[in-house]
Amino acid sequence: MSLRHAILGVLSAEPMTGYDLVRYIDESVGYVWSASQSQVYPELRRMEQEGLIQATVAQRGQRAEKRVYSLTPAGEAELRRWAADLLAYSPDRDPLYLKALFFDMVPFAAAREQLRAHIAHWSRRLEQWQERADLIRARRLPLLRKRLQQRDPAEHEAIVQFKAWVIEGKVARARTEIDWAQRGLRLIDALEAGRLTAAVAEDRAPIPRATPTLPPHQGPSGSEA
Amino acid sequence: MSLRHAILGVLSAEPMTGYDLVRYIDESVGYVWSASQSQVYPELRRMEQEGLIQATVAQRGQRAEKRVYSLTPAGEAELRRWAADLLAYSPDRDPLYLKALFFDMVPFAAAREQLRAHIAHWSRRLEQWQERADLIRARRLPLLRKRLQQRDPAEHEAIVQFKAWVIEGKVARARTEIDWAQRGLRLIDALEAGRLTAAVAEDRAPIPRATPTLPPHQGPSGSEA
DNA sequence: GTAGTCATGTAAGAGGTTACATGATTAG
DNA sequence: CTAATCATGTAACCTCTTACATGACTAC
Repeated sequence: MSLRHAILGVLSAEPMTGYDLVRYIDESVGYVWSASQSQVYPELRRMEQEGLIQATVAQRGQRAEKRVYSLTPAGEAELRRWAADLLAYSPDRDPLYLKALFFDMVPFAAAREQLRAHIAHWSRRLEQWQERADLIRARRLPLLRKRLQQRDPAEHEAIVQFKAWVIEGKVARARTEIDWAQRGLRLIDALEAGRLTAAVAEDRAPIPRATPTLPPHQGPSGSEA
Repeated sequence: MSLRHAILGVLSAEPMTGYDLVRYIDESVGYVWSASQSQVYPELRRMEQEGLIQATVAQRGQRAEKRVYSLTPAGEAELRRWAADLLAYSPDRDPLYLKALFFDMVPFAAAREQLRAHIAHWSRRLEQWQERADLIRARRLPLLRKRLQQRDPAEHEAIVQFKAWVIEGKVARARTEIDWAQRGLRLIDALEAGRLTAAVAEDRAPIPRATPTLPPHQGPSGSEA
């Protein structure tokens, strides 16, 4: 049940409507926990009923209303409790790695295409996250500023450092994924050239612990580091 | 819908019962895609109805029966089709990273405990995966051997190399997670000692792109690399 | 006989996705 | 007046988890 804690986390910076919440989740916490609009509204109602948040109904224009949610003391307590609670790990499930296990059953071209898409995907994330980490350290994000305003200045450094460290963890993850995909491309090159069939057959006896030496990646597969 | 492809993947090595399948998923594909027993049986029935697999009812003992499932040609085609199909990426969702975003709200001790658990968790995985990668390269796994037996020897190298590469990708992931957690522990040490409050405040102007230099981790937090 | 393993299921519920649905407000 | 944005929801469906349930077989 992390959705509600993502919501509590955003609302702990500043009260806002469900609509704003969805947008902020998308562009702040969403880097780490995303949620769809159709999930958020019902969850807000449940949380309100349970006393974790409260809504102030505000007018907008002549006829319409909107509900601005803020944390109750119970909500803040729940956020702290959850953050300090030891996490139970759930089973690994990675569709791309599963797919890659069976790359021997597909044409080289298909495997290459998939890996280039993987590199593209994680490169985009890498840039977004890197930029975001910089913005956090520079304290340039509106929501972060709001958060700092209502916290003791003595805590500011910890707040900024923890958040930057988390996002930089995601940056590292992105680099690992890109690395892996590039090693995959080199492996495909080697297999296609028939270089491995002979090479590895020779020194089968001493089990290589790491990836066997592969020539640098080049040629039609592109996407070098 | 990756569960059925994980199942197809295992059955493509060797026909087996649902019971065996659950065990093999747990210890082979499960390193990358896990599935619970209560998921597998109904899915097998559905796949049988759709003609992807077929069951041979075999006796066991006097009264009991068991259903041994094997791939149909349609099942193998589906496995190949899926493996070659470009993957759509789903949103990021990582409960620990979400939690870590709010470590400024918990006692240092609680954050440390969580990070040590993280290191322990991924260290275990690291060892398991490393060992598994070695076994794959040495071709010592029973199921892998069965798989190789029914494939053209010219394909053997590709089969082994792809699988080893995938697992080594997981090894790299584990290292990244451990690294990140260790940087977190050092960050906590620094925050606790009050070293960062002063240090970072001084050079706020030039935005540091990477993690600021931190002293090597030591003291009560343990768990050094 | 009895404990552990082999073997196959069902049911309730949590959490998430996609699609549908509606209407007011505001900027041009 | 019209398009984009603000704002709030519902419904069907899929996947996975947890727990319950049953019973035969095998080794001791």
